[in-house]
Amino acid sequence: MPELPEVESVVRQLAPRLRGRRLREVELLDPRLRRADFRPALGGTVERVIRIGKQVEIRLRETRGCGNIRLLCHLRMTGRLVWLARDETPRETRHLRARLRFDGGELLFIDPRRFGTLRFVPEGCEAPAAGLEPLSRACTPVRLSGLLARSRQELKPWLLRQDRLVGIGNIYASEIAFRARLHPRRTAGSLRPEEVRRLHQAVRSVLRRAIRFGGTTFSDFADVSGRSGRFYAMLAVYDREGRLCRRCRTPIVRFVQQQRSTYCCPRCQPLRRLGMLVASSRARETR
DNA sequence: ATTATATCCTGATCGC
DNA sequence: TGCGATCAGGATATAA
Repeated sequence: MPELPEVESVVRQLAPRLRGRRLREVELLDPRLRRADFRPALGGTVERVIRIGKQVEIRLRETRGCGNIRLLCHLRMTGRLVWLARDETPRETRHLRARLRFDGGELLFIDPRRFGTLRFVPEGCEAPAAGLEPLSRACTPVRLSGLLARSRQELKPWLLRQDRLVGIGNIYASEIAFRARLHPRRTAGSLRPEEVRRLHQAVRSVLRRAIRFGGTTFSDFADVSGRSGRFYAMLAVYDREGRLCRRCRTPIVRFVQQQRSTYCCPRCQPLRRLGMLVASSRARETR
């Protein structure tokens, strides 16, 4: 479910509700989460809530001299963070995996499939290097070109790699390839400068637009207050197999790459350059 | 070194 | 209606 735009939407809603609140109690209900050592975080005050790749980071300022603590939550496939103000009752407590009680309310971590993670990381214990933030200033066409260089991976699987660009998942990978008018099976390292520019533009515009619409609800994404994202209706190719391309009316096709669905418009996203198609059909005619 | 596959889970949906 | 098979938006460890 949650890719960069969905996590960004969650973070934007969570930040004003959490900022300045003090963490009072943590209850881990899923044994898979029990390894998280939250004790140093207790009593800490929320300084800021930001997104890092697909993760939510809640930074707590520590009061007992233990240093600041970063609470990192990865929602994976089905995780949700739900803010519950004091006196509000949760509408859905099934699959509740953790509750974090703050002054004035609590944060519920709900995750049916239990792939999600919660970690309490002392500031300074930095994670290993991750990929580039696609919406940051550092993400330029030149930088993207460098990341793509020499990769023999197919473009769409390449877009899913979190060690290159962070935040792109299966839905937006297809959407981005369509927007860039690049076939998902193109070899990532084979893009010409003009195509890299289109990809760069597509990555940023698709993600920004999805954020504007509050993310995509596929089956079970919901934001902090339980509302669903409005980007689903805007999808150009994802989950639209057999429906007509919004741009050229050709039926959208679905195929599988690395065991995951890929959607594209075979006409807007030709695998070979148009000139080559013309050339090969001419060759056929002359034969 | 890169890239592909199996795996962690549960719930929803599909075909019989 | 019931039942098993299949699929789902992520990421990592292991294999090729």
